Amino acid sequence: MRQAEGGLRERKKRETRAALAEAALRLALEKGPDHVTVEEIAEAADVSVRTFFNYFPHKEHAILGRNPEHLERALERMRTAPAEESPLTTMWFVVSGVLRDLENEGELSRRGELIMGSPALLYQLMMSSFDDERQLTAALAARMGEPASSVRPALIVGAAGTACRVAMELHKNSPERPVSELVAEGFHVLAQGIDPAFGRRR
Amino acid sequence: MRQAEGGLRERKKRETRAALAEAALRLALEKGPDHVTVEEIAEAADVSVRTFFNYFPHKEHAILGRNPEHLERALERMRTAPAEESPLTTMWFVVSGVLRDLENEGELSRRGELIMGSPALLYQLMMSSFDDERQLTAALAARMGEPASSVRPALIVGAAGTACRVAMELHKNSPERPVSELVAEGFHVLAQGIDPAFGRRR
DNA sequence: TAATAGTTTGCAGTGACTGCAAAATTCCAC
DNA sequence: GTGGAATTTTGCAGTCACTGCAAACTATTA
Repeated sequence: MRQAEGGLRERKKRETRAALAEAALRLALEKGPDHVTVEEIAEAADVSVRTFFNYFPHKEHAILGRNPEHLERALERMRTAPAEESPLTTMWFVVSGVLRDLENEGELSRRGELIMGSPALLYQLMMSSFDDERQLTAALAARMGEPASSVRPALIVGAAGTACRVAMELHKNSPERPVSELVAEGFHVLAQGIDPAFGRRR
Repeated sequence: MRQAEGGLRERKKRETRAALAEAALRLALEKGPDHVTVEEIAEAADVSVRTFFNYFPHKEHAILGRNPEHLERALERMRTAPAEESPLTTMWFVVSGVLRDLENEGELSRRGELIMGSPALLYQLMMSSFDDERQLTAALAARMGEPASSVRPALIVGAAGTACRVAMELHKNSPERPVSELVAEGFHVLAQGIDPAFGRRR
C-alpha cells in the first residue's frame, strides 16, 4: 500500500529536500549566490551532487526554495473568494496571503535582498512566477466569467506581480518603507487608474 | 586618430556582430533555441567560439539580438515629449515607437514566437528589460517631477512592460489579434483603472 | 615601414546539468 | 524475519556554457 505521509521513505525525502534548500540558502547568504557551487550544497546536505539534481532542476531553484503550498493556498483563496469581491481585491488578498506566509517563515527578509541582488535568482523567480501567473490568470478569468483570451484578467495578475516586483526594488533602496506598505500603495495606484489623463492633455 | 565609423576595423566588428546575431537567429528558428550550440553559431559566422563570447555574454543574447538604438530612441522620445503629455501617454508613444521599429525590421513576427516559446529567451529578454526599465523609470520620474523612490513612475513603466508581455502571450494563443492592438487595449485598461471597485464591494 | 593598439584564437579549466546502470535502501506480503 | 518489488541514491561518462590568459594576428598611424 502506498503511504504518502507517514512512511520512512517519504519523510526522508522531505528531510533531504529541506536539508538541500536550507544548505543552499545558508551558503548563498554566506558566500553570495554566484560563489556557491552545487557540489558544496550537496556536501553540506550530505548527499551526492547527482542527488541534488534529483530534487532541484538547478541551483537557483534550491536557493529560492519555493514552497508549492503558497501557490496552492493562493489558488484556494481565489476559488473561495466571495462572489461580490472585485478582481483586484481578490488579487490583493491573494498577494497579502503569500506575503504573510513568507513573513511567518522569516523568508521575506532573509531571501529578499538576496534575490534582488542576483540577476540569476530574480530571473528564476520570475520564471517560476510565470507559471503561477498562468494558473492565477486562468482562475481569475473563470471567476470573472471572461474568456481565457481576454486582456483584463491577464493584466490584473501581471500588474499585481509587477507591483510586487516594484515594491521589492524600491524597498531595496528605501529599506525604511516595508515591502507590504509599498505593495499596498502599488495596488491603490493600479486600482484608481495609473494615469487618468491617458490619451488626453492633462 | 580614433575613427569610430569609417575604419575597416569598426566595419569588421559590426559585420562580425551582425553575422553572429543573424546565424544565431536563423539556427534558433531552424532547430529550436535549445538545440543550437554556440559552436554551431560561431561556425556559421566563421569565427571561433571564443570570439562569439567576445561579442555576446551568452547564447540567448545573440538570438535576441537586441538593438541598443531602440532604448536610445525611447529615452529620446521621453526627453522630448511635450510637457503637457500625461505619463502613460508618453509611455504609450515610447512603446509604440519600439513596436514600430521592430515591425519595420520584420523582427516582431520573426522573433516573437521564438521568444515566447523559450523560457530561457523570455527570461533573458526580461532581464535586459529590467535595465531598460530602470532607465525609463528614472527618466519618467524626472519628467513627472517625482523622487526616484516613488511608486507611481516605477509602476507605470513596469505595468507598460507587463502590458507588452501579456499582449505577446495572448497573441500567441490568438494570432488573429495583432500584438499592437492587444497592447493598446492593455494600456487603456491600465489608464482607466484596472479595477475601479478595488477595496469596495462591487 | 615599424611601433602600437585592438582583435581573434587556442587552450586549459570550472561548473552546471543529463542519461544510464549499478548499488543501496525502503516497502510489503507472506 | 525474509525475499522480491519498488524506489532512491550514487558514480561515471559526457555535453555544453562560459572564463582567463597569453600568443598570434591585423588594422592603424606616425
